[in-house]
Amino acid sequence: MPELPEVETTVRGLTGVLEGEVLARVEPRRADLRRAIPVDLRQRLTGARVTGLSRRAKYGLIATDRGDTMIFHLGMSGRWRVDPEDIGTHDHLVIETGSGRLLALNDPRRFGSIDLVETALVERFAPFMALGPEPLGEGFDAPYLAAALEGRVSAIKLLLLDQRIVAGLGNIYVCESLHMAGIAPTKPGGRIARKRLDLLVEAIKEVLAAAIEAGGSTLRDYARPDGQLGYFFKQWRVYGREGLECPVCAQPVLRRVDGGRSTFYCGKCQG
DNA sequence: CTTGTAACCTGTCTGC
DNA sequence: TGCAGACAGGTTACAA
Repeated sequence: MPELPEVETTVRGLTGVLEGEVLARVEPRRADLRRAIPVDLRQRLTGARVTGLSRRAKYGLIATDRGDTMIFHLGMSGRWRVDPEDIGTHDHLVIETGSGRLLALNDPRRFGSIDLVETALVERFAPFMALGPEPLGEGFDAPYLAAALEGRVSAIKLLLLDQRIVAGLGNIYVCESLHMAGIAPTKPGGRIARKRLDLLVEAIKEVLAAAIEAGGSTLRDYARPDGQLGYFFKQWRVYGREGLECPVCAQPVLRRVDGGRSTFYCGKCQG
């Protein structure tokens, strides 16, 4: 489930386990995920103390007192298991803290990544260089978005998934935001009226904030030792709800495919 | 520069 | 029960 709110939830959860702790054991279980895991990861992190955790877009950052920061991305299927009873096939990185807590980065599809960069150079970490502003930050507002979309003819749905325009949205929250703002997913980005852009920016911030808020209650399940997810509260208005009633107008939610990915929307509210 | 498509992987669910 | 096909929260390489 890793879009911005899920990564934020994950980072907050990991903070409780890792902050201030020594990394007593750092054990990569394979050489690569999406890309190679740094060969010196174990050597550089073992014995280091975690000084802080943070998030940038969909990346989680774990900084240490040795001047290194580990940066992870959960891809499509990644999650951290906390105090797992045993280590399985898809646990690609295992960490044990000085207090004896156990963490396992589990990612069946291996679309995620693990990098290690000098903390002082984090801003120059290649994948960060092209990222747009944080959607919850002050740099993301209607004037910015208007400028970023100017002249673009692609569907707004696809443009919002472009991390260079705004960093952290994924398929779920793009669908949800467009529904809340009443914008058709196929609308060319550059042809959205300024008033609608105001609504869109507001919707994005609102949806993400609400999801993070709910993430607090999700964390227990998300990071449960037994790895079971279960009991997911789906507060989605349209995502994954094809054929069900639009919560606003009761028309059936529609699904279409854009860029190879499902788009859920209401034909009436987002006409 | 923009745009569109395929590819990377494994697991799960549906329908025959 | 088996099996094929569709689909899944993301990113990136490449062609046009």
